[in-house]
Amino acid sequence: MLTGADRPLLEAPAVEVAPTLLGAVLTHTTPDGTVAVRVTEVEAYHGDGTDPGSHAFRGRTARNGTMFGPAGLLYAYFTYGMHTCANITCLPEGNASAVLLRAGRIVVGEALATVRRGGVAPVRLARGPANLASALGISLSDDGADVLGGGAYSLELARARPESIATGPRVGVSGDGGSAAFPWRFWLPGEPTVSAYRAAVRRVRSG
DNA sequence: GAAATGATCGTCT
DNA sequence: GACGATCATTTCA
Repeated sequence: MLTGADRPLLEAPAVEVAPTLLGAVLTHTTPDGTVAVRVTEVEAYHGDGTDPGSHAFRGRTARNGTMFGPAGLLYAYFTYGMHTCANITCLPEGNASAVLLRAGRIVVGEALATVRRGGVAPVRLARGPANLASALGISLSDDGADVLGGGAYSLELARARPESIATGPRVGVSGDGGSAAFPWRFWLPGEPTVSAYRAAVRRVRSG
C-alpha cells in the first residue's frame, strides 16, 4: 500500500501517471464493508490550459479546487444530475492534473458492490466511471480525500507493469473535437471490464 | 447489436 | 439559463 512517502510517484503529469495506475488497486472502507477495485481503464486530464476537456481548463473554481491540491487526492465530482465520478490527482500542489478512473474489476467486496449497483453482472460492477464510483461507494463528500493518508482510501500499485497497454482518444469529451483527438485514454486490452468506446457526441435537445 | 433518448441537478456564464 | 469527463432503457434492424 502506498503511503505519503510514495507521493512523489504521483507528482508527474497525468499522461505519465495514468498508465502507472493501470492494474493498481484502489480500496475504500466504509461502515458497510470494504470494496477494492483493480483499475483497468483510465483517462488523463490536464489543467495547464492545453486541455479543453478538463474541468480546470478555465482556471480554479469551487468545484475543481481539489485538482489543484497535492498529488494523491481523490477528486470526486458530480455530473449529469445523477452521477459521481472519481479521479486521482497528479502533480504537486498548485498544479491541476488528474487521472479519471473509468473502469475496473472488483477484487474485494463483490457482494457489497453488487448491492450498491443494484444486482448487475460482476463484469459490469465498475464498467464506466460513474459505475466505478458507485460500486466503491464514492460520494461527493469524499472529494479531497487523501488516498495515501491511511484513511478510508488506500492505493496499491501493480507489482509488475502490465504486459501491454492500449491507448486511444478519450470518451465522452465534447467540444470541437480537438481534445478528443489526443490519445489520453489508457486501458488493459482484453479486459472485459473496460467500458465500450463511444465517441463524444453532442446531445440533441428534445423538443 | 447499434443508435437514440430521458433522467436530473450542480456549476458556470 | 444552459449544459455536462454518464447510464439504463427503449427502439429499430
